[in-house]
Amino acid sequence: MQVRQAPRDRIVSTACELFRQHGIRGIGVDAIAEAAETNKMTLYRHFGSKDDLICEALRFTSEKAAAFWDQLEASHPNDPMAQLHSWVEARAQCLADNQYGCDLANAAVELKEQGHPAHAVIENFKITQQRRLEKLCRDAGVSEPELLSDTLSMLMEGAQVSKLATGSEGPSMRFLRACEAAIASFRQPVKSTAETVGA
Amino acid sequence: MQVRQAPRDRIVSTACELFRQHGIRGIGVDAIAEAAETNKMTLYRHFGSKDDLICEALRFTSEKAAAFWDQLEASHPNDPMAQLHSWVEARAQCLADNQYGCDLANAAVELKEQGHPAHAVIENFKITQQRRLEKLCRDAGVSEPELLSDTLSMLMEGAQVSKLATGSEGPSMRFLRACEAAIASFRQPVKSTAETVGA
DNA sequence: TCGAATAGTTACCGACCGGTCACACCTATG
DNA sequence: CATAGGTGTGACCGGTCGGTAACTATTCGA
Repeated sequence: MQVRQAPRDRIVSTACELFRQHGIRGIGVDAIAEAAETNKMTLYRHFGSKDDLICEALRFTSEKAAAFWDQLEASHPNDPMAQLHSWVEARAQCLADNQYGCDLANAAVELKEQGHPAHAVIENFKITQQRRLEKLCRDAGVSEPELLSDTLSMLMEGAQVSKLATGSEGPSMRFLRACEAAIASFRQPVKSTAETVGA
Repeated sequence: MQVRQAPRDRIVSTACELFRQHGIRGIGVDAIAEAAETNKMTLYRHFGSKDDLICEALRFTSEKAAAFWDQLEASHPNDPMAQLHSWVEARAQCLADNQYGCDLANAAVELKEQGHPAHAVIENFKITQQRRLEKLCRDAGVSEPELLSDTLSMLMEGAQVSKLATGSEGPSMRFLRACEAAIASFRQPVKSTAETVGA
């Protein structure tokens, strides 16, 4: 007999799910509470407002992403280039599995009101991801780590919204190949003749 | 003395602007009508519903984009590679000017309800853009036109949402360089020794 | 066993949403 | 001058939104 999660946890994970499916503005607190098998009053006892809940849900999602990075590093210890390829594959898999894109990025698109507390959560999450990716590129010894990591970041974000806009037959179909081509074009000559190629 | 635009045109262009600023779900028909210096009744006489207006606004935006392509071709006639570079520069400029990203892509993120009439407009627009870009890549004689055009598409979409999520100091900062690097890596050896490079 | 904290229930609030009504207005054309 | 079609006005509809009040039921540790 499994112990039921606490109401607060049920609310957060349910909110994540419903925000993803319907958009943040597309679902009401009442529906979230009901889907979490609780009620609006309990929801408001744990979260002062819907905006609070939004932030908490985004934080919850971003924590799951942090775990993914630890797992990535553990899978190929001391081999950053292998980790980089593994990152690309994982993102491609995530792209294939998930039809809603990145919750954090979607929230950034949806919440236009500047000063919204969620923006800090989103920015913090995205910057963390970018920094870890850049470190990976740097450790992998590619020629222009910042440029490659930004390229991969943009390809990833672009693949997600592209899939939303034009479906899985659009540009996102070639996400993996595009990433691999980008990595290849920045790869340093391995160990022979340590001459750098200009232009 | 300039003649005032017809109410219908005022409504469409105002709706475009307000949808961009506040999001489609973030603005009401009443506010749109008022900002267009007319009223809700007139709005509903021209557009049967808010969804109709959304579609019309998106169509309006996408028509302006079509004009951009014609202008692009005229600026460098019979020089597809120059047009391609010009496309990148124009997108980079647009990225710098516009803080709201692509209206069509944002609408795709925001409108999750499948079957929404706007999805057809969005898909049609995005596919048209992708086809024109692909043709440009093909005419420019790069080695893998589909892969390059999809790469550029993803970089563009990714740059827009990336700017929304992490501001102009994020990955979008290197959008232009990333595009140029991608183009360079697919460029064919110009005219000497017409041998194709494998691998 | 008692008491305090947490959770559930119902009803309610004011605001706003998309959408419609009846009616007055204006202007252009016959 | 008359008439007709597009426009403006304000009130109104049912529904939903985020958020709260008052009260009851449950749980659980001291």
